[in-house]
Parts: sequence; C-alpha cells; structure tokens
Amino acid sequence: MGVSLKDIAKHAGVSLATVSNVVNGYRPVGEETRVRVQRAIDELGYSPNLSARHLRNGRTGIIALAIPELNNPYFAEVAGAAIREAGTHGYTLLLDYTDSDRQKELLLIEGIRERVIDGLILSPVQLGRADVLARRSDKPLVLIGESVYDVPHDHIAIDNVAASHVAVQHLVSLGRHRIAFIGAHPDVHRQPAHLRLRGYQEALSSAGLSFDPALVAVTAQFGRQDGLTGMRELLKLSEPPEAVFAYNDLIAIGAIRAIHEANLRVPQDVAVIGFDDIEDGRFATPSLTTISPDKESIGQLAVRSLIARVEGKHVSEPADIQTPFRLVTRESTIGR
Amino acid sequence: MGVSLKDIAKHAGVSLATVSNVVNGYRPVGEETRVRVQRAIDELGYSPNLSARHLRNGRTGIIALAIPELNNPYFAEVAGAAIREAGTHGYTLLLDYTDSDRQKELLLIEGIRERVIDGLILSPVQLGRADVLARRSDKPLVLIGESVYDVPHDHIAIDNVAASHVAVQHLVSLGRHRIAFIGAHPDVHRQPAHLRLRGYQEALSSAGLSFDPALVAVTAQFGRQDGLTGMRELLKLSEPPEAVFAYNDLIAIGAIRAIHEANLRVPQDVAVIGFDDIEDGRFATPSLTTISPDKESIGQLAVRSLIARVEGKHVSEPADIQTPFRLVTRESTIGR
DNA sequence: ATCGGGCTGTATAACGTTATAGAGCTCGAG
DNA sequence: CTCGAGCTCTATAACGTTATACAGCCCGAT
Repeated sequence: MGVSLKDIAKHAGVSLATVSNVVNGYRPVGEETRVRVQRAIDELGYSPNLSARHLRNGRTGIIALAIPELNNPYFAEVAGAAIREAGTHGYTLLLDYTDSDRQKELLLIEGIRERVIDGLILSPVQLGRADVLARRSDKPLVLIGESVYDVPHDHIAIDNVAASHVAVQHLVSLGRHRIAFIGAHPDVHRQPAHLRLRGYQEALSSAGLSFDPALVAVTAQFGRQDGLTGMRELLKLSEPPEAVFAYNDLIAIGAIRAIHEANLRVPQDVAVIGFDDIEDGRFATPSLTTISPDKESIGQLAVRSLIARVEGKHVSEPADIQTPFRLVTRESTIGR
Repeated sequence: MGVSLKDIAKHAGVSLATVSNVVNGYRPVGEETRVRVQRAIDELGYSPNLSARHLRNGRTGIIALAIPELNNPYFAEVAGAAIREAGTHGYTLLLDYTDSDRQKELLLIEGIRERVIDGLILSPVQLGRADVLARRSDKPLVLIGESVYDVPHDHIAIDNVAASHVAVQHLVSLGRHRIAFIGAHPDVHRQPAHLRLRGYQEALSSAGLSFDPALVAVTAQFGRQDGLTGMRELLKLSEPPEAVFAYNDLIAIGAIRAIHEANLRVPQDVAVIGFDDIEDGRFATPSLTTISPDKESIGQLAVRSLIARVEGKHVSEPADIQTPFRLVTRESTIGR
C-alpha cells in the first residue's frame, strides 16, 4: 500500500502521535522535530489515508454539490466556482446531479451518500418545505436556488421576484406592451417558476399594463426544446407578443429559434430577454439580453456556509443569503 | 453516530462476524440465523460505514473523472454518462476539471487524489506520452480523447482523422471548394487538433482540392470566442472561404456569429460544420451540421474499463477502443 | 528544596469493518 | 466408539488515523 504514518514515524525516529501532530497541528511540536518529520514526509511522499481519518474523526473532507442538470451551463458555472472554493479550503467537492428527479432529491437529503460526505449543497427543484423538514440525516445541508423556504438550513439565492421585475421593466422601457412569459410550471413544487412569474406580473401592473393569461406559456422542463415549443404556441395567438421574458437563457434561445422559424426578427418583431447569463447567450444570434446572477458568489457562499457548519465554527442561526444580479443588455432587445 | 455491525450483533444475539457474513455473503450462514440477523438489520436501519470498509480492504468505491472544462457541453454529456454508469456498478464518480492546465493534469496523474480514489479517468489536453510514462502512481488510469498514444493504459477515443475526413467530404459534396479549418493549435501537445487537421487535409487531397495554409485558423483555446475571432480573420482574406470545418461545435457557433456580423448568410455564403453534436448546435440559428460522437458510450466504456482494472478482473492488455460517430446534417450546410 | 505548571514527547485505545484461525457440534465411516 | 470431515458460528487481529492520558523535563515561584 501507500506510505503510512507509521512509516514516517519509523523513518524520523519519533512516535506516531508526533507525526500526526506535525501533519494536522492539533498539538504543538518542537521546531527541531517538526523539521525532521517534515523532511521524512517529503522524502517518502506521505499523504493521509482519508478512510482512516474519517473512521476516526467522523469527517471525510468531501462535500457534495447536487445540481439538477449537468448540461445546463448555469449550473456548470456555479459548480466550477464551488469546486474552486472547496479546493482552497482543503475540501474535495463531489459533484452529483439529480436530473430534476424528485426521488433522487429525496434520496440525497435522506443521506444516500451519508457515509461518504461531510455535508451537502443541494439545488432542489422538486422538493417542498415539508420534505426538507422531514429529513432525518444530521449532516449539514445548504440549499441554493429559491425552491424551499423557512427551513432550518442556510440558503443562498437571488431575489427572483426583483430580478424578474427588472427584466420585464426593461422590455416595457422599449415600448413593448404585449409581453409574454415562457416557463411557468404546473407543479406547485417549482417555486422559482412561480416567483419569476410573480415578478413578471408585478412589473406589468406597476407599468400599468394588464395581465393576459394567454401570454403565459407553461413548460414541462426548462430547456431549449421547451422554449421552442412554448414560443411556437405564443406565435399562434391572434395577437402574438411583441416581447418575451423567458424563465432562463436556454428557454430564451429556444424561443429565438421559434421566432426565426416563423420568419420574424429579433428584436424588431419580438424582443427577448433571458435569465442566467450563460455563455451560449453571449454568442447566440442575436446575442441575448439577460439577467446575470453572480454565479461565482453563489458557488462560493454555498461552499463557505457548508464548511462553516461542517466544522461547527459559527453555529449561528441558519441564514438566508441573497446574492446580487444585474441586467445585461444585448442585441435581442436593443438591436444593433 | 449511525448503527454499526456491533449494534446489529447485539440485537440479534450473534457475533460481529456472522452479521458481516450475512451482509456480504463471504461465508455461508445458517438459514435460521440469517433471517434473525436480517430482521435486526431492517429494524435498526443499518447501512455499512464505507470508510471502515475501505480502510479494511483498501478501496474507496470512488473513481474520478477529470475533464478539461466543465462548461463545455460535450464533456458535460460524457460526464453524465459516466456518472450513471458508475452508479450502476456501485461506485461514486468524483468529477474534477483541469481547466486545460498542464500543471493540474500532471498533479492528477501523479495522484493528488491518490488516497481518495480507486482510479482515474482523464481527458488530457496538455500531456504528452512522456508525461504519462513517467507517472509513478499505481492506481489504474484510463485515458479518453486522442491526446496520448502508446502508453500502457486503456484508451477510449473516436477516430479523429476519419471523422474529420467525413466532415470535410460533406462540405466538398456541396460543391464548395475553398474550405477552411478553424481550430489548429500551435502547441505540439494538442494532438486532437493535429489529427482533425490531418483528416481535413486528407479529405481535400482525395477530393482533388489543393491545401491553402491561409485557410487554416489557429486558435488559442477551443471556445466560442476563439471561433468568433478565427472566423473574423478568415473573412478578411481577399478570397474568403465558402465553407468551414470547425474543430468543435463551440468554435462553429462562434464562427456563425462572425459570419452574421459580416452580413453574410449561413449556409448560402458560408457553410459550417462542427464536431461534438452538443445541444447548443441543435438550437443554434441556423442549426448546426456536425460530427456526432457516441458520447454515451465513451462515458460508459471509460467507466467500465476503469472498474475492471480496479477490481483486477480482466487483467488483459491495455486496450485501444474506438467509439463510433456519425454525420448529422442540419441547416448550417444544407439550408432549408 | 519543593511544588506547580508549561512544554514536548509517547503509548494506547478507540473508530467499523473483514479475513483468518479455530471452537463446538453432528454425523457417517472406519 | 473413535476419528475426521463438514457445517456453523465466534473471537480476534489487523487497516491508518486521532484524542486521551500520561511521562519526563526545565523553570520560576513559593
């Protein structure tokens, strides 16, 4: 097998415990011996056996991040930030994905990986408050995204209502009146969809525009295909929309495709705004105006909160952290 | 902590070893006691502590997959397949990314995660044959992608030369003569870029077309931005290309954007073909013709090969496995 | 002188699991 | 009846780590 503490101890002529103390500084070690031990470690190439360490102290040094989909660039970017942040704290991040599946989400919070990880960051889409409250595992849990509220866990999310308000306001400022929303969801568990819909409605009403339910397209998922079919439906209306607020960039990209198929132009005939600011949108034709959440800080804050819980340092009350966002205007609303 | 073997043993009135044998059937157990133990397990809700098991038998049940970039959907899809496959074999897949950084790739094959994982699947972009041969770790390693050859490890990849040949042949069949390639790379370590360039050249020569070095655009990376700038350069030529073979779909999407910026049409003025068949391409405007590698089987085969090595079952010679691909024609070459 | 208290260092008992050696028991063959 | 074989089951030693208890030692304060 590999090199163990015992090998180092023998090589440096000290006890096991001393080597352990050099490695993780639980107790001070004399300068002279510390150097000797460190040299032995370097020479033999020691690295601690995590299984043993975990067995002993109950921690693995691995935290998990479970996202709904891998191939949504939004989550890929958040995950990237989280992996980097975990690394700087000496943790390894295990990336998992739920496929937006309720059963998988339940398994995860119930601790399917219980014995492997120190804690979990979950971006739920199907779980409700009750599911989270019913959870029995005592491993720290951090939630990201706006799916679940009022549960005793740290929670990182942007203000979906406010952000949606800003997005729709932008469309209003272009002089558009018939503004559609694509990405409402029939399932009550899909909180963010409701919140963005609410922001949409609030913005309409504060602009003095009436809310027309026919302009709200319900989608099954939140991918490009859903944007495509949603927009196709909207274009069949006798009075089709002049602007569209899409639940996310993927839906917006699908919608743009549908608009082109109908031989209409973006933004001249229909202006489109998305949500997430993924790279696809920057290079789409036309490039996509969008709400840009601070993905880097979402990943960072989630990891930091979780590690703080894992290490039991700040045993503060569960916090609700709102991350910043900004409007990024591009060709899909302002032409060129 | 959780329920341990000892708890079960006490509850069922048998020894530790018997419970262990019921759990993993290493030795036969009498029918009567088996039932009693099984009932105790169900009642107390026992699940084995992986750290302890791994400490004992030297395996962690975790394998790692290291890809160059998280936000390239090609790798996201391969990773998704790999995660699923690992799950069906009872393994957990740890997803890592190298950021296409040579140092990170070196650290990984040298075993930075040595004590955490049972084996590694790596998609290298900067490593050469010598780097892999110099590796000292004895954990199983499986390589994917065509970066490295002739090393004693399993290797999964598609035939880049043949696939590129097919791609260019398709452009030729459209009657285009001035065909460009975007995504050549100055760095000798970037094997796949060379291979796709070679396939491009072979297809040209077998079509009786001459090779014009001015039509080959070198890029720093392989993202949308690189396609954008590469194409801009090509369009500045006195005799710009009528068709483009892009190293991958992201570059192709960037190139399409550049073509639109120049007020030219795809495919009427410039036909574009990509490589990877990522979802972005299917919903781009126009939708992207591409070479579609079998990403699902790449992920699956890589995981299966690695697990076979980890478990030391088929101690066969390192295999070179070629995965299938096909040409998918869409609007960017055949109009509509 | 003696005591108390910082320092450094050591020996050792866990953590939960599995493989090995072996202890009982029954039963059929010698 | 005795002995070995075959079946169950048990006791126990690891695996590599860390926390606890403790043993020296030196030094300043009593």
